[in-house]
Amino acid sequence: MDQLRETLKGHHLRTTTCREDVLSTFITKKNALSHGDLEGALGENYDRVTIYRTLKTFLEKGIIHKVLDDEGLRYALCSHNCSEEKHHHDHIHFKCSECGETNCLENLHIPAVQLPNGYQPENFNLLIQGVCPKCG
Amino acid sequence: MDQLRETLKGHHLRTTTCREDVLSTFITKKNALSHGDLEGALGENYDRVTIYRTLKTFLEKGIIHKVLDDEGLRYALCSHNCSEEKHHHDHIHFKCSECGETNCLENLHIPAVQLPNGYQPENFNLLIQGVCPKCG
DNA sequence: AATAATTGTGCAACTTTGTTGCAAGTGATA
DNA sequence: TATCACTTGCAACAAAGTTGCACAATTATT
Ligand SMILES: [Mn+2]
Ligand SMILES: [Mn+2]
Ligand SMILES: [Zn+2]
Ligand SMILES: [Zn+2]
Repeated sequence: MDQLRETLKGHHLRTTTCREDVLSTFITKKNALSHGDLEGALGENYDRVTIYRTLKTFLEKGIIHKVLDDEGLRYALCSHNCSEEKHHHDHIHFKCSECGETNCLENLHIPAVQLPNGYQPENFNLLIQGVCPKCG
Repeated sequence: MDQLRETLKGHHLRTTTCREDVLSTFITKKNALSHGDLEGALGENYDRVTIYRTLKTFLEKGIIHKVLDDEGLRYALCSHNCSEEKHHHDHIHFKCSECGETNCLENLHIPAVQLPNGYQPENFNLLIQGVCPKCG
């Protein structure tokens, strides 16, 4: 895939097979992935530590974003072009209690909230848990 | 405190000093606490494992609820009377990037969201990060 | 009040998850 | 192809969470 190299280059990252494989895994499985998921998928090829560092790098560069969860952090691709400077998201995440998958609902964004005086909001994370269409 | 015993009894739990102390810690510090926070506050009196088990018990009984976070789960008191059966929350959580505190905004509830067909929502978690009034 | 049944605690041992330093390997550039 | 900065694997470590079991504390029963 040359698309992968493009993405990495676009974020000023060297092309390495680990980064290509991690990125590719995010693209093919389209749901949010934990470090453990990636270790399961690629752990025979790469060291655990390298996967941790790849995730950290991707986070910093705006290739992926964190997805909150009540039983362990996950990560998902940033669909719009995030960067090191601007790393903004306001879409909803849905976690299915049946299949366990967590997905970005990219085109559903978090409704505005009127906070009390003095609160300066910067970041919003909404996780909805329930049953997804596949499992319903 | 007899209030503590009342609460425990009300949830069909035996009164022990660990449970009283954990509950009391949640009441006095009014923000969301991690296991580590409690270990810091009470760790000389009780074993780490006991604190884990106390949190698990409190969760199951509806005394506390989970608070999502991007760097580790926290817990906070259920203000309205949750129980083993009905354990419902729809209020917003705010995490301050300055002081690090996470608090329940009990009277701000999460706005309704119109999900696409097929999604059956059951639980909502909204974490807003930013600067709190104290630190602003 | 004494005893029995039940539940909670501490300890030890273990697993899982995440971090750090460093030497060797690799990719971009000239 | 030579150079240099960056990336990787490995080892060692630290932090977080789990499990089994003997003993302690609490509650129920007599
Ligand atoms: Mn997302
Ligand atoms: Mn809360
Ligand atoms: Zn599902
Ligand atoms: Zn603050």
